[in-house]
Amino acid sequence: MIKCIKCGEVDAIAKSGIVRGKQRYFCKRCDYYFTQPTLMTRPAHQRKHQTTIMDIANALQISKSTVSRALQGHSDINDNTRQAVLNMAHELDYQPNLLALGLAKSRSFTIGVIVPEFINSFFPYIIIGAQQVANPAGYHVIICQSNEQLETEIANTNVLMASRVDGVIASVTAETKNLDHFQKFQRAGIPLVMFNRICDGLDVSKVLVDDYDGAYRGVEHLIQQGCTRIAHLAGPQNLQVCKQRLQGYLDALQHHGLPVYDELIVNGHLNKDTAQAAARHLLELPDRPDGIFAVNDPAAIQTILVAKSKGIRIPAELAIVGFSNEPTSALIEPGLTTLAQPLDEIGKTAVQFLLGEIESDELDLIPKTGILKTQLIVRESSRRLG
Amino acid sequence: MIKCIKCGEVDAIAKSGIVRGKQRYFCKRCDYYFTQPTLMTRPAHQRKHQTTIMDIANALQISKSTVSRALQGHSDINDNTRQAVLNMAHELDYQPNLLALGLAKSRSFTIGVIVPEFINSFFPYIIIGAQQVANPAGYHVIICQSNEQLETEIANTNVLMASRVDGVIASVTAETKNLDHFQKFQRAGIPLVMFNRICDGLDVSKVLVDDYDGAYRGVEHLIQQGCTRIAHLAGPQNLQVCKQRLQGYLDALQHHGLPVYDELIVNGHLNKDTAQAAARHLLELPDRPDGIFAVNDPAAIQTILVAKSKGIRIPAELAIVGFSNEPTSALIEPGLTTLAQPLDEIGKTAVQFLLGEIESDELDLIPKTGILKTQLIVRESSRRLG
DNA sequence: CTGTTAGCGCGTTCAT
DNA sequence: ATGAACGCGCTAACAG
Repeated sequence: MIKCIKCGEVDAIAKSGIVRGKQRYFCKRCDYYFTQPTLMTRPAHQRKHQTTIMDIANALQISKSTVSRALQGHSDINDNTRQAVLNMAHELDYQPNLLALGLAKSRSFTIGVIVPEFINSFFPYIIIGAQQVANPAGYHVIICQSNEQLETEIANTNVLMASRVDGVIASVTAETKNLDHFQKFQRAGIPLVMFNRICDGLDVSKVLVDDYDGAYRGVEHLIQQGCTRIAHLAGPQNLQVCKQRLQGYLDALQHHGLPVYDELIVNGHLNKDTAQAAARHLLELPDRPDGIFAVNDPAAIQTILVAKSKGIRIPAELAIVGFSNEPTSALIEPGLTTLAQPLDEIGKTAVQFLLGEIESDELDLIPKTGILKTQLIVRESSRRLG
Repeated sequence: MIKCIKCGEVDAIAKSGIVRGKQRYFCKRCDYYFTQPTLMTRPAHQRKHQTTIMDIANALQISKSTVSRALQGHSDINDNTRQAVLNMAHELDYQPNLLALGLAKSRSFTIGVIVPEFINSFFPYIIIGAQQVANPAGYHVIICQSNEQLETEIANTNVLMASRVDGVIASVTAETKNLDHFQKFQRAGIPLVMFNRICDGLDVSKVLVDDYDGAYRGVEHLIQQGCTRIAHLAGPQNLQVCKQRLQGYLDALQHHGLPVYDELIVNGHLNKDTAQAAARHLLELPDRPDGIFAVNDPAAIQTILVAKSKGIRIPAELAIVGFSNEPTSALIEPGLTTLAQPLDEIGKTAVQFLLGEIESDELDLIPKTGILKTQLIVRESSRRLG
């Protein structure tokens, strides 16, 4: 039975030749030519069909709405019907199409994660924590790495926007100063939570470790071990993290009555070569430091290697404290004293904040800030007493 | 102007009361009650609207088809129109909705990656290689970690099915024997490429490193250093990888005329504690081995730690070779001799195979197998000569 | 309790 | 060169 696609007429329809291999019709009532709806051309790779609720409905001779309701465990549905649907779904190996679901509900049940890298185990642990909260709540996680490049980070934000993620947690690259690409999320009403590496000037929830406190305690530990000329291998000062650690270092010295020597504070970037160069510079000073607080473990490890190559005894002549507790730090000799961060907690907390915002009914949310404490792990690189 | 949603009539329409807060109409021609189409109830979190092609069309007073074509760089479109669309798209910060795109085209331009874990840098490097090929080809990568648990792995496959990924590359868990969950991909016509850790009995493309060859060369190296009682810390034998390495070990001994002692072959699992126990067991044997080939670096590193704690000199009394070249292996003392795998190449090759299958027109594809060579990196843990 | 329908955003014929 | 209509798979509102 042919129906006019314009007016719905069914009787006054005449065939009218064939166009591009398809039968063409003419509706006498509304004076309109039309052809029957065609299936979209499928690309060749679409070799097989994945089961849809329509397949289940056809198999059971019921409507797809009923199937949909049965699958969702809707209450007002006949028990037999529900069972039949569930069985058939299992039999046909039905998997809901998340693309369609997302489109229909205007949400993807996906949250985006942007990290600078995941070669070091640092961010992976955070991601695992994030997944541990997200998955039970019914959200998937899509991971992007910016590779420490602003350009890639911007591309990542675009991908996440295009994927219509319901929210984003992010840790920015060292070179990120401009925040336009993150403000896009805010303009689109997509909740954003920053963690670990944050940026000023973005009014969002944040999850941080107490870098100031950790640095303070690390330096205090060096002082307690008898160090008096304590140097600092600092990181890029556009990163809050690095700023805070520098401040903790400064305050610890001051509160304990030790002088601050500018020449003992070296700014570096966070890669291996510059860290090595900075360490070398410090250890070749005429009046060499007797303690070093490094902004992170890789820098501290490079320092250990340089010191060893120069025959400087650790910790007797030089005590070293790092930050982050990388796995390597426990294995290197001497073991590296460092501040452990609660990595999975960071991820968990960030996602908890995020889900709270995603599922909140409020239109204006007050950004939260979570601050997690570090733990000092004392190893041989600094243990002079006891 | 109200139009009957059934027959399209516009004149013979009468108002007919209000239902659930909405105006109801009556079409006299087709005797039909109806209400105006309503917007779907939006969840509260949908605070703002993300730009669609319809928004651009409205702003420019043209049809969305034209916008769609302009955006795709279709040829038969007026240059002015195209420019106007492009400008407006930029102005409104348009991002295509990948959910809608995927639904319409029945493909998501996403490929799934399943790995057992990504704490060690091993899989991350592979993933980066995979992204380096996938992204330029217009595909995104969604990463799942099975956490070495079969149950999680099955959940991952379901998520990827539901996300309608266009293809999957996977490395199975140590406990995966049953392959039903991977066969689902094949049944659905979703290309699958296995890498590194594969399973027998699945007729798919594979990317492997030549574990046999690597093990052979590692053990041969130990023999050349003068070892005669060489032990092997083996991994779970349901993993091809571990089987191959064991075989390489056995063949190297045989070809060089060395005896194989069963007591020197210890099966362990791939975690820290069991590796340590196995190492301890070997080094406490009455007739201790003078060389150890470990199935991977973490196991080798545990062996080094145990040996050092026992005062056994490395490499003089005990030479050690690992497998994988983990970052830690270069930093530990003594540096660990190991076999480096071309990690990013694995990821790249796997995705190249996969994209080939995704974009192929063939209905039946012949699975390919890529075998990549390892590289022996000699460090202090085994260097007795020169 | 179940069927019918609109609409989510997009690409795509087909018609003009 | 442009517009109108449809379908991808699903949910939810609505009509029985």
